[in-house]
Amino acid sequence: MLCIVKLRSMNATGFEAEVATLIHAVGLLTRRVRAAVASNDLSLSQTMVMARIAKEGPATASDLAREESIKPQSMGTILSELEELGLIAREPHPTDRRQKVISLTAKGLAIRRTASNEKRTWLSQAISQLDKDEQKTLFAASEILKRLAEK
Amino acid sequence: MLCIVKLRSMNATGFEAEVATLIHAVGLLTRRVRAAVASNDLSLSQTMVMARIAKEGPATASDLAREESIKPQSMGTILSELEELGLIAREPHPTDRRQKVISLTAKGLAIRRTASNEKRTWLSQAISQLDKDEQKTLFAASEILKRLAEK
DNA sequence: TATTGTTATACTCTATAACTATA
DNA sequence: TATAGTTATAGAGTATAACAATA
Repeated sequence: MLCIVKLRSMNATGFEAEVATLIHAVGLLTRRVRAAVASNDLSLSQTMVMARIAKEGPATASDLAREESIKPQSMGTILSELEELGLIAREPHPTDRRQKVISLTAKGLAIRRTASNEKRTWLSQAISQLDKDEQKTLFAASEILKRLAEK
Repeated sequence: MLCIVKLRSMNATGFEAEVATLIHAVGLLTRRVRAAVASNDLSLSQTMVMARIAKEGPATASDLAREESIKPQSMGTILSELEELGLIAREPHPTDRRQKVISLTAKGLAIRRTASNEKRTWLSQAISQLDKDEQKTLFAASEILKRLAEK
């Protein structure tokens, strides 16, 4: 009985260590990506929002905030910056005058293409140099990480 | 020939999309973890440093900065906060009087135990509810992510 | 001269609170 | 009253620059 308890405890500890390692790895990569993106003209948060709109089309600020897991006020700040840079447009919603529809401007689309080329120089390149198996693991993990973040 | 070019281009695009998804997932999880940790008394950066010292023992500020991929000045700020909270001690290096050795105080060790209990309530629990295969994928990805962050 | 650490300053990211306009 | 958005303020996270002490 004592043995079983001991084993359980060791497993739990190992598990916690794995979780801690995951948090650490995710934190480090975020720092790294943030620093890499900063060399462009846009911050990571701004880049993430631009990518979202480019990928899935126009949306309201509330929708974007929900999808990015930040508060609407925080999203508002990001959008104001992007608008000031001329990269997005806030247009009136067709039926609900409270809402505004966020879309990329022509300039925004152009910047997007440049930005994704920039990223290609670092993370994409680093990943492309990994084993195919490692790439597969990484992309499978993406989906799991996203699900965890939404819990 | 045209077909080959087209296929290549599609593959490249698919790859870039996977990379973008990974960045997004990592960013979201970092936000989520930061928010979860904030409900304790320590920030994520502070928690990460505490975990590092608890796990691998005392180190100098420069070493810690290097391992955490931030500038020594930024680490200095974090350490000052932790010192003010009474969680770490900066002691003189035995041979090099420029350096200081950072270690956890008794209070720091106690907090660490509490903090890791807190984390268990969210991320660890969420992960423990995943399939064994998914857990395996996740922990395998940790190691790859860490390697990428160091590139 | 190079390295370790500190202090000062600034920008990014996000949150809370208080407000306006519309539904 | 509830929802979408804005504005103001604050705290966390990190960087750069300038400096002091020691090697």
